[in-house]
Amino acid sequence: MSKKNRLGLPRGIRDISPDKYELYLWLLDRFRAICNKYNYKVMEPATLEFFETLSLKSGPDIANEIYEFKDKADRHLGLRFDLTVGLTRYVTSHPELPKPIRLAAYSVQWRYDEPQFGRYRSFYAWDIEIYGGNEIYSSAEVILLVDKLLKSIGLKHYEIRISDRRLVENVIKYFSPNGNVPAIMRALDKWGKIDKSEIISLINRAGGDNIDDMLSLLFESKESDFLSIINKFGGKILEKVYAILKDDLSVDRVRLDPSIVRGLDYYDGIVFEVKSKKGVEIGSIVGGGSFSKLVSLFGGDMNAFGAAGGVERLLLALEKEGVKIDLKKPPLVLVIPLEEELITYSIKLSEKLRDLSNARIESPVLYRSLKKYLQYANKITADYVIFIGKAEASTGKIKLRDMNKRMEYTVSIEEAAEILSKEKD
RNA sequence: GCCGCGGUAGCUCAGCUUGGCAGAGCGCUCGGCUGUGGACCGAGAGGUCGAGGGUUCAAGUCCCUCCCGCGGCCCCA
Repeated sequence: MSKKNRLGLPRGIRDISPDKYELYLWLLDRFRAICNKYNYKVMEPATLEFFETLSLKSGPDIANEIYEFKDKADRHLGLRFDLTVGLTRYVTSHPELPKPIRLAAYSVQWRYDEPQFGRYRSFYAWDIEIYGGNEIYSSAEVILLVDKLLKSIGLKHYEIRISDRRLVENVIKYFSPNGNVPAIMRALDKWGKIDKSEIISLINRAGGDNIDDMLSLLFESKESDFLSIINKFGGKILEKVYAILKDDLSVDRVRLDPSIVRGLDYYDGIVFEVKSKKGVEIGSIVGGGSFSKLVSLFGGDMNAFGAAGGVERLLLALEKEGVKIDLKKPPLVLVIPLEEELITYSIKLSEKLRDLSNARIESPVLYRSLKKYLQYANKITADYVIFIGKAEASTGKIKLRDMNKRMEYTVSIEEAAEILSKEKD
């Protein structure tokens, strides 16, 4: 602590402290459990790709939004900005894989954005994909799985909103045959986020016509009317997916919402988003959809449907809802030698206790006063300490102190192990 | 890439308006006598005031550039 040693980090990049990382691992455990149940294989796609591969998703403009650079051999590379591209490259370069292919990933990715609330330049995401299924059933399964995941981590206030880009596109073309479809879509995507009048002026600028009629059809119809209207615009697939989720699988969180178009690029069919109703300001916590076109850009020919979500945002949403995350850990024990010569004996004894119980045990790596050791025990919130003095070493018994109850027991190692194996309350 | 607000001890911050000796609380280390802890009491260590440049007799304080943080836009997780 004597010398100043202040090393910075690049913008938007940070350490994840042990406390925080425990939450990431807890979420990973939940995610893996669900993946196992539905037999999605978890893998780690490549972190670094050729820029050309990454730009297949969104065009060369993606360069502004990602980490992209030349390596020493002048190769144009980029850090992955999502997990889907890597998984899709993996699948299309392994045509021998039996279909349908269910894959998942949980890892870090990078984006060259300005950092702001809930957003960093490197962040964790989870991702699941089905390749080679039928769009209707794949989307129903993926959305079901998303619902299960959110339920299993204790999230309560969320809505799954689904739509179909083809349907929305047809509606736009019907009302505005000469309009700029992507621009109008982007405007529709803002429904509920900005004023209706601003949306209208955005659509106006994109050459849209009959704007009021279009908006009221998309956003102000009753659900029953809406279902009959969408058939006219090619909404059969959406209707079917909705029915499976709602009626057959009882996913009651699902809603039809044509403002969900997932902005731009590679989605081309059913799309969906999950929003936390208690944390609108962190945007959507899960997004996904059908992306067969991306697969074909990679040289494959099959439907693909997936979902992905930001780990940080999901944890923020849980925090916002006040969900208590139970990290259930066995008791923490600190073994304290009362004489310097007893350190080795203490280490040996710690090892024995680790074999006999499931407790977390810290053995000594230095000698210091008993007072210091007890203060340290408080700081690491040890549940128990074990004193090893001359008397204990000679009898083979140990003195176990319950730090909360301030009680001490002189017991055999086996008896101590039994006490320590009880769940912490 | 653009806009706003910040950056002073390990942490949270005061000092900046109006230039004049570097501060507080918490934390840390040591001690309150040697096999019993948290709140107590005493002492101490710890700072190129984010970095570089400029103005000035003199800059933490005023000016410029850059970096980093927190937010907003764009885009998105």
